[in-house]
Amino acid sequence: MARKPSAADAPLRLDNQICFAVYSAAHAFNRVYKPLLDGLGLTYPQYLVMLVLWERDDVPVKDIGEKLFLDSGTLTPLLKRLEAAHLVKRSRSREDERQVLIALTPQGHALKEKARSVPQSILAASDCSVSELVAMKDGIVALRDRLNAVIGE
Amino acid sequence: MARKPSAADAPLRLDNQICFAVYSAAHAFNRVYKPLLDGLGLTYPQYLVMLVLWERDDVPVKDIGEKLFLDSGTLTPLLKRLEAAHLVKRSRSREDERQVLIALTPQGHALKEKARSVPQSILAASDCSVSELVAMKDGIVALRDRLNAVIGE
DNA sequence: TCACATTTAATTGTTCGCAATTGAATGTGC
DNA sequence: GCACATTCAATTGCGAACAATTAAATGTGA
Repeated sequence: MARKPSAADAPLRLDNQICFAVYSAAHAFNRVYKPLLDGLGLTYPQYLVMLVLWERDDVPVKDIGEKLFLDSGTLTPLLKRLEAAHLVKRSRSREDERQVLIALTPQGHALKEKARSVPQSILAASDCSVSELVAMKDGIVALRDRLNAVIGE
Repeated sequence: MARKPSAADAPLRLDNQICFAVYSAAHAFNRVYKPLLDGLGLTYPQYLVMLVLWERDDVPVKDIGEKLFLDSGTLTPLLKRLEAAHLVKRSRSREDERQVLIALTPQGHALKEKARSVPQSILAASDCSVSELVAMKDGIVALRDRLNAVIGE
């Protein structure tokens, strides 16, 4: 029993699952990023937060969370570590005392220049044309947004 | 300064990064899976381990790790939790005492039947044709394998 | 104005994920 | 046969990720 591969089992086969493809690809990206980001003193989630801040500074925690799909339980300790590394400053908003505004320090701004080489290293590791990557990215983003729509009922 | 979007900044823009697409899609999948897997009493990584074992039983930890791209630091505690839930049994191999063999319990085998409805729920949430998903999955797997090849020098 | 709901971060506890180390078992070269 | 390297799992420590709760600030309706 359960010796010969059954057609009924096909949906449960690991190799047939797109979610495992995505899950394992995310880990593979992380492993490629690690040596690059070690040079910046950042982890990958911290790098994502810095990407957000390099686009726009002095934003509440919630805005960062909405862009990265992360909540305060993840971001609060992460931001405290970035503050301990002197890359950001956390301060209560004066208009709304509930909000904590995240601003880059001069070191945080400066790190952007060191980070410019990262994307092209990733592109090289992907060993893939830009147009292929863009097409794949657009497909994945569309899928992600449909999944997130389901979660929001 | 840094007010108007600069072309030089495009590679650092969050929305341009395929890795963030993959990262955020993985989280979105996790959130869709959660309510489904709660009914099975599994987390998503535990579900992946069960998928491996439903395909082939009585395998060393290392084999599971190779299929899922996870190491013993992740798998050992996870497998202990599955054992505490009476879904697997851990035992030292008699031929090679270094190996720990993982076997399904009757409950572990039985859970497979309850899991059969999961993939179609995910498919429904994806709101996408099977052929599109397969094409996307193949593209992501190929990318993942190229990334993993870079890591292995 | 005052009770009440909402918003926002922070906190707590559990589970992953991985690097680095440890220790035991096995394989090898001489 | 014996020193040595390799393999494998377990352990430790740190950083996510998230659910659930707490607490403070703000908004709203009667």
